[in-house]
Amino acid sequence: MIIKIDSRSAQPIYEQLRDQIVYGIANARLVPGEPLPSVRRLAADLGINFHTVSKAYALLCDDGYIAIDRRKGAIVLQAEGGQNFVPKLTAQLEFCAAQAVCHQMTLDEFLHHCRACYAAQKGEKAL
Amino acid sequence: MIIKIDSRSAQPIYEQLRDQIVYGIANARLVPGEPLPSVRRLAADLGINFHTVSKAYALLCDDGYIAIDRRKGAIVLQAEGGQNFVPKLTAQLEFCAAQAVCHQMTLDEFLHHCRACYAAQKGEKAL
Amino acid sequence: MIIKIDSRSAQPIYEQLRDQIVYGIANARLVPGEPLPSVRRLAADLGINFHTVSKAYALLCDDGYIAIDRRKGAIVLQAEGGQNFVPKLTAQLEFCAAQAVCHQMTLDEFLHHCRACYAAQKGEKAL
Amino acid sequence: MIIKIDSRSAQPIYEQLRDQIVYGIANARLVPGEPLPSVRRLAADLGINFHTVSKAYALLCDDGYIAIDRRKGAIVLQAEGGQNFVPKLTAQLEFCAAQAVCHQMTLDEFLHHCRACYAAQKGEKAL
DNA sequence: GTGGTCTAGACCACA
DNA sequence: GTGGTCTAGACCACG
Repeated sequence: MIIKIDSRSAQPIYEQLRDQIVYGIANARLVPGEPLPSVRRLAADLGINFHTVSKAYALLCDDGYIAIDRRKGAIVLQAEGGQNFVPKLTAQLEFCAAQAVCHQMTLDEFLHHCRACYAAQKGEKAL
Repeated sequence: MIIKIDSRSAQPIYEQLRDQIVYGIANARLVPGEPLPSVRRLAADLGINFHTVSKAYALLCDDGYIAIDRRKGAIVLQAEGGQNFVPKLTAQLEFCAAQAVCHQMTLDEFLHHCRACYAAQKGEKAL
Repeated sequence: MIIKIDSRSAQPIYEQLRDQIVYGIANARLVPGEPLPSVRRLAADLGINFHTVSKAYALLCDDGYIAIDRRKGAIVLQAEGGQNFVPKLTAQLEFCAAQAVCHQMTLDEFLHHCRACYAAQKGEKAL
Repeated sequence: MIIKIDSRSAQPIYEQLRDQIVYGIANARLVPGEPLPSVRRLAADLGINFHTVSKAYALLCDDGYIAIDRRKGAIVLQAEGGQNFVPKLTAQLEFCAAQAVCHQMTLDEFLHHCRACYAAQKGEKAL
């Protein structure tokens, strides 16, 4: 799986990394049980500091996307609907919805975008 | 309209402010044409520095939510579907969708959440 | 002659006023000898403070575009190539040129724009 | 590259800074890929506050002249003909042209000045 | 060491 | 009285 980092982005590199790994899991380029590269290996590949990779892995670990094993390194998990997943997602969606409402987007238009985004991630055709 | 700032949050104060004003516009507690408090006034009310408020207003201005009027101060605008609004929104929704997919959420479940969030912002009942 | 003021612009109102009067003289909607409205009259028409109009007139007077007579009010002059007109114009053109060069604009392209802008002001067809 | 700030000018320092950097890029004293001094370094060199430099850099970043790179600091970009570059330039040129017309300058004279300014920036001989 | 955030306070331009 | 500019200094996030 290819990861692209934009060091000019306003978004911190560790967040970019986390996001891309989440995207990778979503569209099955990364599957549960699969090992992730070691912190130092990935850092070297991307030309970034290994602390940065470490921070990204820690975030993913906190949210249940991966497990970090001292011996086996990081492996992808089957994410469970963890304790605070739905509230977190809802907060993000509410802000999206608020922006949509401000821009006069109707419910149907909004749902259309939501559906398209879901399909894009799932890698399937929108129904 | 009541604005709450959490100075202990990791999210910058000026972003919290911007978000809350966007929420306020979405659910019509702030209506187009309405003037916002002056930067110094709002800063005093919130117990923060006026530069911080000014930065929030600048962000809102850039995104077309408000206008800084030389004579009337900041006023709420009817946000137009500005040049890069849809791409921005899509990026946010895609990350939401990716997280949902990772957590085995089906399209219907995801859309259910989206619908609920839209209704919550619009201040109407979900259909 | 119709003057439009945008109080939401970042540009001060008195500069907008001055600019529009210069445009008016350039394309002959205002001709030498013609009287301008009184400061208070124009301020009332535009719904702005008369100090603002006064400042705009002062700028125009400094640059030789108008004369302010205590009795007759402001009248349009035939602008002479005053002492510091060319240097002022050159400074502005140099900054334009610098931006053009930065954006890879060739000399021909730049001159094409210059010619078009001149023609637009003169109200004639570009040669 | 030498930068001179006139703290007594009516023009804000951050704009003076921005302008001089644009001039520097135009005449190749600053080349794409080249790193700019850090905000604090340049501020110290110029004897001004680093916030002021930061604002200048932010403006340049918005207009595509430089990029703020998380790892390398600010670096000069090859400015692309961004979305609103031509309209911005045209507005400036139109005001120049209007002033020229007011002062009886002919099209040929005007273009002569434009050509000279372009050549001065490009650092080449006028044709 | 870099830029970003926040605070505090002074001064000015604008209207 | 409004926002904009500039300064000064502290603290933090990032890499």
